[in-house]
Amino acid sequence: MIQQIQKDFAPWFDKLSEEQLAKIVENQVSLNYNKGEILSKQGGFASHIIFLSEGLIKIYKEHNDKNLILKIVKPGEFIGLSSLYNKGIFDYSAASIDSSKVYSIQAEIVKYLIRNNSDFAEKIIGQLNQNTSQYFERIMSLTQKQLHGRIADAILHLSREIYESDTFNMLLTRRDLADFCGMSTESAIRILKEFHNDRIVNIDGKNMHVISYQLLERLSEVG
Amino acid sequence: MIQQIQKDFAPWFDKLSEEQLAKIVENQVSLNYNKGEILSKQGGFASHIIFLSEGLIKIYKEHNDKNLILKIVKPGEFIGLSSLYNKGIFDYSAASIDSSKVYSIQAEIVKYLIRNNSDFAEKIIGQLNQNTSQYFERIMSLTQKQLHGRIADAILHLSREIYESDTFNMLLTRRDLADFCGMSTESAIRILKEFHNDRIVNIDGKNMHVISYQLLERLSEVG
DNA sequence: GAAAATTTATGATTTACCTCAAATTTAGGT
DNA sequence: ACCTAAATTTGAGGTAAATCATAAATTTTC
Repeated sequence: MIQQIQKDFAPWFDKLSEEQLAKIVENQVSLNYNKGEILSKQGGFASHIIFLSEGLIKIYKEHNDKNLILKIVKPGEFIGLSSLYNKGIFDYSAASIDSSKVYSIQAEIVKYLIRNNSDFAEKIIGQLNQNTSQYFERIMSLTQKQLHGRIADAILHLSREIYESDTFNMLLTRRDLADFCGMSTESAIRILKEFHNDRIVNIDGKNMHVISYQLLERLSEVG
Repeated sequence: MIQQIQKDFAPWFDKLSEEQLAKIVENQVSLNYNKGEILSKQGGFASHIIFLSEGLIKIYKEHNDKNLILKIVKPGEFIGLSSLYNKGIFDYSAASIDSSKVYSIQAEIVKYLIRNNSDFAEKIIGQLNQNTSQYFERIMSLTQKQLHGRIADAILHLSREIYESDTFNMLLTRRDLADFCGMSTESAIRILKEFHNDRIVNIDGKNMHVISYQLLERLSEVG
């Protein structure tokens, strides 16, 4: 068990002391979530930080029925860091889009580590800033590009950042994809079909195969 | 001079040692920018962190001629923090929208402070997370609301967060406002006029007076 | 394993917003 | 103070994308 934790967290704690490791082990619980289950609700207390060990999580905001998926989190990343030293409230919801395994760590422990392990603090800042860069990309995609460009961006993101393969089972429903691209479900479906017909990607249900990254990038570029 | 720096930075360095203060003073330059001047360009090396002492700065992204203003920075905030431990490249441009006074500090010094002053590290994480919350709000406004809601959000933000008054000279051009709301200049103008006619705000050129926060909030809510 | 619910799909209609165009006002430079 | 450039304003027309409606396919539930 301790070995598993050590392994999962390895990239985050180069210089973790015995004492610090013990603190983590003692103040953490391991949880499993099924597809569709909610890990945290927008507005809830952010007393814990979640570390995703296996699976896939969507981070989303709710607004008048409609959802917007802010980020798709893959294993090795923390969820809820942005609540640290902030309002102590989650400003987004998180739900599992695949069966997932997580460690839930008390926020106080993460703060303790930040204070007592500058290496960890630097890495946390690094992840926060990487997320911010990603959010900037998303803002540009969502606000400056039209439907084709947005879907192209989403497929590129899924292929390169999330699944790291040109062929993947995307798990996201059409509705999720639409929520990720800030468009109606019908539009998402229509454009996926167009991309399929134009031989840019090959789509069979949720299975997706990227045929031409070049065309996707072109679409992303022109918006 | 040192006293001015100490005063400007006071909220960031509760527990700043003599040595640390000296390091800042030695590795900083004070700069003045006129309205319209560019402080940093998207894609440039992020070797410095900027601290805004006086004035107002817009942070924006360029994409196919059009700009999107990500954030308006007011005195007391850092610019460029999101490049730390990241790519070392600014992923946005910054320009002065009023005559501004800034300190430009070497990024290495800021990193040194993060490593050696956990109090400072925590405050930096706090600011980064506050920014992130703000970006989430912006993403929701820009992607889920229509023009009226977005302009309402912008006015509320300017009034409450930036100028902290119901009456202010907004400095932003109509085009800036449109770039902040992700819409065409014409649309921004039309909606400002509507708000004026409907006695929600009183607008005379760049002078703005909020008449009804309630109506603005209603517009923000319904989108 | 049938029923219910959700997801996917496609076509027709509506609309919010952009683009274009042209006039007027304001700001900047010498 | 004048000239030029930039910003603001208003109207008309076009269109990208949402919404609505309805059906088929898939998944979930008991």
